[in-house]
Amino acid sequence: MFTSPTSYDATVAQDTRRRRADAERNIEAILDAALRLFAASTNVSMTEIAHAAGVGRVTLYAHFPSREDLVDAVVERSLAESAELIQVDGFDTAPADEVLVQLVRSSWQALHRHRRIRLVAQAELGEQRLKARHERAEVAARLNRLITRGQDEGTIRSDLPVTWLVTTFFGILHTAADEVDAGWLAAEDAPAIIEATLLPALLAQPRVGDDASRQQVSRSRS
Amino acid sequence: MFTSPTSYDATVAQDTRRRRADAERNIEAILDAALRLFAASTNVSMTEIAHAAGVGRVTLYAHFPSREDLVDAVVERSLAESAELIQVDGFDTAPADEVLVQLVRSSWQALHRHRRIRLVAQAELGEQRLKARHERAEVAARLNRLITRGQDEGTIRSDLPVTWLVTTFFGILHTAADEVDAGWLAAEDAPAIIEATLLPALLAQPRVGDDASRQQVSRSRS
DNA sequence: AATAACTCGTACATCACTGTTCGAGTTAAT
DNA sequence: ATTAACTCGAACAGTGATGTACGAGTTATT
Repeated sequence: MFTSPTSYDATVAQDTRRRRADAERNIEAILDAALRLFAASTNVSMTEIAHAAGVGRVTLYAHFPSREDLVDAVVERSLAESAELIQVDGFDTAPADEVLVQLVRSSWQALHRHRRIRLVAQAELGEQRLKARHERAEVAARLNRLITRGQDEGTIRSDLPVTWLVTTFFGILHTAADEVDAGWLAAEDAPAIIEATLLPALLAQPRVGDDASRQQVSRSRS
Repeated sequence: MFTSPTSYDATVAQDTRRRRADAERNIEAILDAALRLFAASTNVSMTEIAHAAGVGRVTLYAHFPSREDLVDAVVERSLAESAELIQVDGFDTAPADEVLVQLVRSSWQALHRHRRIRLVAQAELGEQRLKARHERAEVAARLNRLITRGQDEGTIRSDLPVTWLVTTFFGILHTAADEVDAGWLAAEDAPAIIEATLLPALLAQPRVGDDASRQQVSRSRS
C-alpha cells in the first residue's frame, strides 16, 4: 500500500518525506507524458496518460489522487519550463527588440506548448484559480519587464498597454503554431513569418522605406 | 412519433418534405442556444443545450440525431452568419485598408464567436473534415479577396502569404476577445487596440514619424 | 374537426471516465 | 537480507453523457 504516505504533493518541492528513486522517475514520466498529450489535445483521459507514461493507472492515482491534482502539477511544471526557456543570452542587457527576435527564434514552439496547457487548465480548473495563481508567474513577469524596458529604451511602442503587447506576442505565436499544427504552414517558415508580423506591431519605429526588411518571406500558398 | 420523417437534415436548406412552423422555430432556438453555449465553453452537453433552447432533450434528438449532426449544423449556421456580417458597405470598392478597419469596428466580436465554434468543431469533428468543407468557405474567401486587392492597390504588404495575413487578422481578433472574456480588457477599448496592433502588421507602409497615429490608446493596466 | 406533425417526460441500455480497494509481486534503501 | 516503499492488474462503485423507445398530450394545417 502506498496511497497515504506519498500521495498528494508530488507537485511542489516541499516534501518532508523522502521518496524512492523509482517513484521520482515515474512522477517525471507521468508529468512528461501529460504535458505532451495535453499539448496535442484537450481531451485526454487518465488511462491514456498512464499508458503513455509507461505506468499503471493505479500508480498514476497514487501520485496524483485526482485529475485536478495532475493538471495542477502539469501547469506548475510547464510554467517552470517556460521560465527557463525564456532565459536567453543577455535577456536583461541586450536591446529589448533584439531579445524579442531571439525569443521567437529559440523557443516559439515551447512557448506555444505552454499556452495549450493554459487552455486545458482554464477548462478544467476554472478561470479564477488559474488567473490568481499562475498568470502573473515568472514567464509573464519577465516578458513584462522586457517590454517595459524596451519602451524605456524607445524601441518598443508606448501607446499601448504593456499587458496587451505581451498578450499580442503570445497571440501571434499561438496563431502560428496552430497553423503549423493544421499543416498550413511549414514549421521552418514560422520564425521568419512570426518575426515579420510581430515586429511592425510592437516596435515604436517600424523601419520603413528600405524594402530590405520586407523581402518575400515565404511563397507557400500565396 | 416523429423520428423517421423529419430527422437528419434540418441542416441544409434542401428539404423535400415540408416542416411545421413550430418545428422550424424550435430548430432555430436550438441552433441559437448551441451557438451561444459553444461560444462560451467547449464542453456543453446535449441536455444543457436542449434546456437552454427551452426544448425537451428528446426533441433535440428528433432534429439532430447525433451530437455530431448538431455541431455540423451549428458550424454551417455560424459560417453563414459571419458571411453576412462581413458584408460592410463598399466591401469591394473602398480602399482595402479602410475596409479592414471598418470590419474590426463593426464585427470583431461576432467574428470571434465564429472562431470559437471552429475550435469546438475541430475538437469534435476532427481536423480534416472541417478543413476540407468549411475553411475555404465564404468568409475566408472574401477576406482573401480583400487582402489580395489591398496588395494590388499597394496598401497591404506583399512580402507575406495572403493566407497568413488573413490568419493574423483573425488571430488578433481572437486574442483580443479572449482578453475581454477574461476581464483584462474593456470591451469598448478593444476596437482601437486591435486596430492599432493590426494595421502596422498588415499595411505595406506603416505611417511613421507622425505620432498622431500613435497616441495613447488605453491606460488600463499600463 | 380530423389528421398528421410535433411535442413532452420518463425510463432504459450503453459507454467512457473517475476514483477506490485488494492482494500479490518488485525493487530501492539501510 | 530484511523492511518499507513502490509497483501492478483486476475488479468494483459511482457518475454523467449519449442515444433509443414508448405513450400520451399538444398544436399547426387542411
